[in-house]
This record gives sequence, C-alpha cells and structure tokens, in this order.
Amino acid sequence: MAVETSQQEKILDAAYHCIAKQGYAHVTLRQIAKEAGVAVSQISYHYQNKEGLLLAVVTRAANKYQEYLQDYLKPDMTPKEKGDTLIRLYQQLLEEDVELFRVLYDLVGLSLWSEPFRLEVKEVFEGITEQITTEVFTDELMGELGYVYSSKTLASVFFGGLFGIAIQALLEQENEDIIKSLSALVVIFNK
Amino acid sequence: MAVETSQQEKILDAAYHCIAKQGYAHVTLRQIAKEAGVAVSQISYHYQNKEGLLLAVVTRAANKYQEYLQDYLKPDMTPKEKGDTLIRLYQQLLEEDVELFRVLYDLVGLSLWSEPFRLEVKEVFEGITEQITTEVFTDELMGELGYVYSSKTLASVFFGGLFGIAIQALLEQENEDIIKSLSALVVIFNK
DNA sequence: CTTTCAATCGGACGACCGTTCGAATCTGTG
DNA sequence: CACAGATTCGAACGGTCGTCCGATTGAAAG
Repeated sequence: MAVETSQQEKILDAAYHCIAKQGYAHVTLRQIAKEAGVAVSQISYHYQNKEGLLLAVVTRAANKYQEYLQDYLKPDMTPKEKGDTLIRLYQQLLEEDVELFRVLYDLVGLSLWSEPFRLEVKEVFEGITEQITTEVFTDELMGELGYVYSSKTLASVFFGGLFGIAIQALLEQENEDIIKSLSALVVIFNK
Repeated sequence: MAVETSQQEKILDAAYHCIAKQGYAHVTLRQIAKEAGVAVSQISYHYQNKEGLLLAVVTRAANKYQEYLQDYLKPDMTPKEKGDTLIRLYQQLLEEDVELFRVLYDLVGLSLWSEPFRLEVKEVFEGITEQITTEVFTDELMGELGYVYSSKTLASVFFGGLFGIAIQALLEQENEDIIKSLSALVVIFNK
C-alpha cells in the first residue's frame, strides 16, 4: 500500500538524500532524478532550476529540525529541563539521524557563497536562537544565574556550543566521547 | 622588490584566495590558474590533480591558523589568560581575516564527503583541542574549577563554542553582537 | 657548445553538467 | 467522445570542467 506521493515530493526526497550522501557540490540533477525515478526535465518543471530545488531542500531540512524540536520540547518543562532536553536531542540526532546534520552543515556552507541561501539559512538560525532565548534563558532563569550577559548572548553561546561540538562529532568515526561531551554544556545553566 | 616566489607557491596562494571568495565547490582550475598567472596544466604538474591541490590548501590553512596561535599564545601566560586570548583571537579573526574562517568552514564541509580530506581535517581539529586541553584546561585549573568533566571534554566544549559562534557570525551581515558574545565563553573557566 | 632534464605553455579531448524543447501522455471538464 | 491544460518524458544543445599531451623554454652539468 504505497502512499500516493506527488512527483514533486519524490524529487524533494531524493534531493535531500542525495545531498546527505554526497553534499550539494557533488550532486547532479541526473542523480536526483534517477533516485526519484523521474525524468531530469521534471526538476526544472517543478523547481525552475537547481537553485530552486536546493532552496526547497533548505526549507525541508529546517522543517525536519522544527519537528524534532516540537517532539522533544514540551510546554510544561522548566527552562533548565528544556536545555537538558536540547542537549539530549542533539546527542540522539548524532546517533540516529546524522543525515540531518550533514545536510544542515552542507547548506550552511552553501549559504556562505550564495546570498539567497545565506538569507534563508540566517533566518533558520535566528529562529533557533530566538527559541532558545525565550524558552531556555528566561527572565526567571537569568535572575537565578546572575550573569552579566544577556539571554540572547547566552542563547548564541549555547547554540554555538551545540553546533560546534556536533561538527567535531561528524568528523570522528568513533565519536561517542564527543557526543557525551555535549552534556558538559549544562555548565552554562548550572552556575 | 618582489620576493622570488615559486610557481608552485603562487598556485597555492591563488587557490586559497579563490576558495575564500567562492568556496571549493565553485572554484575551477582555470580561475586558479588565471589568478596565479600560470597555465592550467601547471596545476596538474605541481599537484597531480585538483584533489591534491585542495589537500595542500588544507595544510596551508592549518598552518596559517597555527601561526596565529603562536603569535597570540605566549608560554608565560596562565591557563585562564590563554583561554581569554583564544577568545580575543577569534574575535579579531572574525573582523580582520574572515577569509580564514570561510576557508576552514568550506574545507571541513568538503571533508564530510571525502575520506582523504576527513582524515586531514580531523587531524587538524584534534591538534587544536589537544592544545587547548594541555594549555588551558591544565590539571591546576581543573583542580581549581572542580568540574566533574575531564579536561579533554571541556576543551571540546570550549573549541566547539568558539567554532559554533564563529559560524553564526559568518552568517550575519551585522555581526558585532555575535562577535562580542564570544566573550561569554569565559563562563567555562569562571565557575 | 652540447646534452639533459625539469619547468612551462597552449591546445585539445572526452565527459558531464544544467537547461531547453517538442512530443507524448494523463486528467478532468464540457 | 472531444478537447484543453497540466504532466511527463527522452533527446539534444551549448558550455565548462578536469585532465592529458606534445612542443618550447630554461638552466644546470658534462
């Protein structure tokens, strides 16, 4: 009982997985079309051109990230619990869905050289830090910790730590130690 | 009084700057050759092929990074001073030599898809965290802080924070706030 | 001066890229 | 059924890529 999936969706799926396998730089439209089981010209038809398709992949990756967040972060959690949960989410993703990280890193890299992508990715990142700012580093927690830094600053540091450590994990074959070291990020809200 | 520069060196310089401008994915050997003022075939002659040239660029970027470290980190500094200095170094690089960051990020991205590059970049990263481990999170400082985490773990977190925040700064046009937020990383060794 | 070998060059080759286009097919409406 | 518009396809196009090769130059050794 195959779910009816539009050809447009199949192409997007295929593009996502091809990028996860080879990176945007080495992916060709022919590979994507082959993986999706459609003609190459269908990509142009549905997404204008290669850039249009890749931009759609950015949105898809961002959505997937958001879905994970909604699954993990529950409204009734305390700020510290949310911080802990974010750390655990990254640890789990690094073990079970490393594809997502590779795609994210790759698309951030693409955004360094292409303005349309930069704007899109920048917005995604700002959304993430915004969420961390308001949900983790709340006024209440900030008062408790007594930092001289703003909640926005701490959110950037926290997210930067998550991302930076994740990159180190991506580079290692045996990355269990590095994945565990993500836990040490709690030092930020356990002053 | 032009310094005598070998053609091999000129090619490497050109490759570095071309990557800083466009990323490895969009750089062609013809552009590099033109920028270096040599024939395209010279690249194959001196570096076998494109991969060989890019691997040499990795080494070059790593060396440049090491030079910065040697300029900034003095042996008579205390561990905390070295940590502070690292933060200041990153802040200064983000303002004055953003090229280096772009090249580093790009080559790390390349290493996600190519095993030879992964091994090379992995070694560079391990060297960095190793240095932070032994020079910043010394036994003395670790005793003073009383963390439950190992010095290696804290070094990974610290470096991850530096790198992750730097990436956020790369994505922003107006990145002064994010560059400043690097300073907040001192919370790790100001328990 | 001749020989030798490394360095350098320009051109050419085959492969592959993203895109385009006309024809064929499907789908739903009158 | 007939027709129109949206989909889908395969083939082809122009362009660019990395690589390779023969010829030329330069410098050092005999």
